[in-house]
Amino acid sequence: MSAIHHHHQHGVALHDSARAALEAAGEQWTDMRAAIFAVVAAEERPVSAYDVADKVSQARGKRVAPNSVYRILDLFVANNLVRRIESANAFIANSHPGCVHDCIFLICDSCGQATHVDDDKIAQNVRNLASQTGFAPAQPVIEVRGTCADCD
Amino acid sequence: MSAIHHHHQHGVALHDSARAALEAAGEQWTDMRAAIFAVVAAEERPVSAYDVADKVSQARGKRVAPNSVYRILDLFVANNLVRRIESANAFIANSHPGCVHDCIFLICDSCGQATHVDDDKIAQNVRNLASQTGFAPAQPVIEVRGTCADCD
DNA sequence: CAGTTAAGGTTACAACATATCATCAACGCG
DNA sequence: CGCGTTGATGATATGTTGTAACCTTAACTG
Repeated sequence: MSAIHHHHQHGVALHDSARAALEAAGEQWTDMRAAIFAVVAAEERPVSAYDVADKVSQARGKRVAPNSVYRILDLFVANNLVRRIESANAFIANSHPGCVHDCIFLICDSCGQATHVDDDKIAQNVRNLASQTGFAPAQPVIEVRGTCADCD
Repeated sequence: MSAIHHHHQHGVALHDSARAALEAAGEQWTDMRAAIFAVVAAEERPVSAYDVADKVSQARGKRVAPNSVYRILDLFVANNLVRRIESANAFIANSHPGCVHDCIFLICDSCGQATHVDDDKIAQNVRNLASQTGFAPAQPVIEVRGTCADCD
């Protein structure tokens, strides 16, 4: 069982469901948070916290420190609105917040684009493998570096 | 098919096979490289390049710059003597250089210990999943964050 | 010996991440 | 109302991770 989720549902819809998910968790959807989410969601590539800081600074016409960006990105990650790409030290919007998976990302070393796929069977196998050794899995990190179809 | 490799084969043996693997690739096994490999191999946990720099500096009684350490670690990674743990920005010795796998690491968030397991079937599934979408996988990154049996 | 190459040294800097303390607005409540 | 509390953000500093550019040295080769 393998489901591929192509990104780029419409920006507005994504924004709304992100907001709903955050509020459902008892958190506020502030202007600052909306601005940061908008920047991350506008990109198909993982963006670094510093890139976000720069873009949000521009958008708001005043400097936003990396500090503040990290705080909010961490909140987003904790609530599954945004995923961290470990192998890139960067962040990408979750195209379907509210729906929790162990995500698998395909990251193109040439153009930087990240594709989000899910395969619950693989993820479960990874968790099981860990459990077999007495290890309690909290968060599998499954990322594939390589070359995307466009860059071939 | 699932094989678990416990670490801590004897230091000397590991050192020898690492040296053999590097020389087989046409690279030199210098004092500096031996020193760096020794530091990494002495640890059961992933070590940061800066930690390595500090320890090698001590061991040699003179400062070794991170720069030099990165150069050599990169060489080791390229030749499979050492693996990079992406989710920890750190490095760990490969307990069986020469034998190439897509590695799976279980990293304890409590004590930092990393256990290296391999499951070629899972790794192959991940590669296949990527290929199905037209993505050419170069290097799967499969790491599981969680809690080890000792820290439970 | 001159020319070339590979290894490592030195310095500087860029990119990523966190710590600490201050400010401010919103809210609850005596 | 005024006061204390809480949550969000700002400001500043610092810590950690990673690279770039250029130089020196040793070894090998013609």
